[in-house]
Amino acid sequence: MASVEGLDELKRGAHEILLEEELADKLKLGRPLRIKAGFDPTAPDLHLGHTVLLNKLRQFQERGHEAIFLIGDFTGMIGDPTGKNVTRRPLSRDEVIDNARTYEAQIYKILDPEKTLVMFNSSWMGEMDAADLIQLAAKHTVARMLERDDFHKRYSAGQPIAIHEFLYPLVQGYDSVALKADVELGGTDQKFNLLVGRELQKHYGQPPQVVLTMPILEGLDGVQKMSKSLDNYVGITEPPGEMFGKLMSISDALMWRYFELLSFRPLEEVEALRRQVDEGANPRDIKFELAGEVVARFHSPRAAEAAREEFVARFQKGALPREIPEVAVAGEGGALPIANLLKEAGLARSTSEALRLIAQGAVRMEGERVEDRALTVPAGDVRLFQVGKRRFARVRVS
RNA sequence: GGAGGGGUUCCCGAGCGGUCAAAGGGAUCAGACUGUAAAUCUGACGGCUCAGCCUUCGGAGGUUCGAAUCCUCCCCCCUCCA
Repeated sequence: MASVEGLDELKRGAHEILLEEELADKLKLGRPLRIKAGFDPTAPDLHLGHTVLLNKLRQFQERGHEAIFLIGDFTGMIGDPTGKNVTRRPLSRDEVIDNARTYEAQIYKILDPEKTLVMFNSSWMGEMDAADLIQLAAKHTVARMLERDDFHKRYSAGQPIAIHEFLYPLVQGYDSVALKADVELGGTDQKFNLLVGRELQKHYGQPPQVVLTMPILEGLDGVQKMSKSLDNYVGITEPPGEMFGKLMSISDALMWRYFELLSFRPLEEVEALRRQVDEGANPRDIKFELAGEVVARFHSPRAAEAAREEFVARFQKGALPREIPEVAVAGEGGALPIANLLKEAGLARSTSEALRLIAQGAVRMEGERVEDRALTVPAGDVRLFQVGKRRFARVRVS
């Protein structure tokens, strides 16, 4: 098995491969394999967590295989079962296309457009009539469905499961049939659905797909999964400085996780970096490498270099950021109390918060800590303000 | 259709007539420490014309000197029975 070239890199970071022997065999077929990965049609704003799967797709592409980027616009109506028994409004044609474009604008930072097929499962599911759907539903049993962990839990806890929720795994599985997928990638939470794909393929006389699950990437906090709602994410369209800074703020332990799942460096190289740290190198410097690589991928090597220089200047040498936004604030014709100024300039959410920040010593004007909450700034003045470590603005009172 | 449980500040979750802008935890923000690490410690955490005032506890009324807490009606969520 180890004789199959590149298998080790393909296994990198993977949570589980079912079945590894089958993957090895398929790789030996000598033809490009069809690698499927499904995506939600509604969330085209990608962050690094989403790229874990894309990176794996890319690895397959690099070995000559074909990536199928499947947009689940039909399954989107069902919504992957979460216990909320609602059916979602189907997205309009235009919305789907819009979202697909947004996806494409982002995923080709990672994937090779030449070897990527973007598809929509509505294109075959939309053709099905009720009879077809019944045929499909006949291919699986309730008992098998209830094996799915969350169904099982809900069922035994006496919580409701709506019938349509059973359709989600079936449809997703049928997608594999329609696409003749050789391999399907998904998050660990997708395991059940991916396995249904295998079953259905067998029913339809196809060789079953190999299932490869990738772990869910931890967010910047290192504990919870990376997600926008938890605000522990790095968006792939964020500006270079933002991206760089966020990556530098992760813990040393998490850094290795990110290297494994986000870096394109070969495993041996990552191992070498790890040895350097073991031998006394400052982990911060290694983290620079990670942050630089990621910024370069989504922006450019030049942007990465600039972000790094800026970071060093600001946080190691205490310089001001290179670009400080200028904000004009209406002074009502007279002197403006500082709390109002901070609120109006967007440096604080409310005057109450501004006053709190002053009390906590977080506010600096022209480099000097502001102690007096009653301080006013006369109309016509321009002053440099800093709130906390990161918020800066040059504020003009008009 | 019937029975029961529940809706509290960003989230979870206490409170059950005054001492409640509302315990505790999480998230967040700030300060200290530092590698802007992480961890830790300290503090803050509705709004405002800020030592005072105003608006919050699903919604609308009511009782009371006083209500998140009691009453009435309504809305929403959940479970069980049919």
